[in-house]
Amino acid sequence: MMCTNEEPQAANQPERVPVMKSPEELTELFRSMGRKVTPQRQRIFRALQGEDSHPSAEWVYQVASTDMETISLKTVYQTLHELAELGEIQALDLGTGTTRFDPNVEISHHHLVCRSCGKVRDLFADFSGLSISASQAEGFVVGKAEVVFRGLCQECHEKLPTVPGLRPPPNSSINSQT
Amino acid sequence: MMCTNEEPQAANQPERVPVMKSPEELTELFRSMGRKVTPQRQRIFRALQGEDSHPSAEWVYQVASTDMETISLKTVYQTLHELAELGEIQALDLGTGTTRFDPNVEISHHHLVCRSCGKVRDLFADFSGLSISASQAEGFVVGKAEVVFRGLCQECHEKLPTVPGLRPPPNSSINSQT
DNA sequence: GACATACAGAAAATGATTGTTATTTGACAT
DNA sequence: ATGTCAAATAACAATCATTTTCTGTATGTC
Ligand SMILES: [Mn+2]
Ligand SMILES: [Mn+2]
Ligand SMILES: [Zn+2]
Ligand SMILES: [Zn+2]
Repeated sequence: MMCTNEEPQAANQPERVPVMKSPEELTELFRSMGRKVTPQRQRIFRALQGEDSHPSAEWVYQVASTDMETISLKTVYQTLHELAELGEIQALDLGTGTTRFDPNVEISHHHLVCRSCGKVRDLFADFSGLSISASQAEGFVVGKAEVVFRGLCQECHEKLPTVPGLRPPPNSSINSQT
Repeated sequence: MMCTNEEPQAANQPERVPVMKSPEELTELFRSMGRKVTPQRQRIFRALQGEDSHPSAEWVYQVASTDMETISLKTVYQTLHELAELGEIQALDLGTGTTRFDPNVEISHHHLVCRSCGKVRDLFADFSGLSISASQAEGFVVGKAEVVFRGLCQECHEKLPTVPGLRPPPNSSINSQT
């Protein structure tokens, strides 16, 4: 694997292509899979629509709670996991302390993670060329490679400009806006 | 960034180069930083020597406990965090459920993570060429790129050969052997 | 030896997530 | 409309890794 400092393939196309199924489509899918479609599930489906902030379960819960006071965090977790099982979203552990859920499951993409506020941004770059040699693998059967770029989002970079070596503040409550 | 399917630069050199400071060096360092060097700290220093299994705090505790019955898990956590603060080890969240500590902090390296047993292996490959364009970064100030290859270690691959889509078993107690 | 730290140990708090279970509710048939 | 029944829900307890707080004791450092 040889890497030179040029642009990744297919880097420029701002192809926010196949986001996620609509609440209607998800409803249909759930029913076809023998699952029931409840108001809370529909609310969760809606909350995920067009969301590219890689929300946590807690974030989804907060959003849904605003107009559905009774929904429980447990139900949110459960439904998110079901969506993940069905392949409609993916659960990501990006080292931010909480599992983040990504509606974008179709196209191969990677992530920029702010080490200060935990914000996650998509990076549509093709690193599919990444691989390791058999000698390096030494029996390890490799699936996919995940690339995480760690750094500071614009806001955090402006706030904490010249203070190096500081510990990132304990992830304050909900951190999943873009 | 252009990636072709050749070997990564500097992939073959089995350069397990700069591992971690010796217990003596760490002792000196701790003293120079105004910290005290206690037997339990020295025991922890020793436990980390030459360790490339990315142990968890619990693992270090178990090891140290064998010949120091009184050491407490709390002290292990504390000392590991101190070592991390001093930059002598790094704390990794690789999605295995527990924080893993890596004595290897010097050379840029990446990781193979077994999605079945949580085993972590070093991958000494130079992916430093990985970068993103300013247009992609959009204000995000990128630090380093981490590449995680997920797959199955040899043992797990032999055990669970044809069963796809199974959930990894809940991390059983200590999982940090290589 | 004096002094400042570090230690153990207990206990409890934490935060994310999951298990339990009695009750409710969708989906579908009567 | 009503009934049926498995699936879903809400409330609550529990788990797990980790941190925090406290307190009396032990031990490096000078
Ligand atoms: Mn994403
Ligand atoms: Mn490593
Ligand atoms: Zn930020
Ligand atoms: Zn394994």
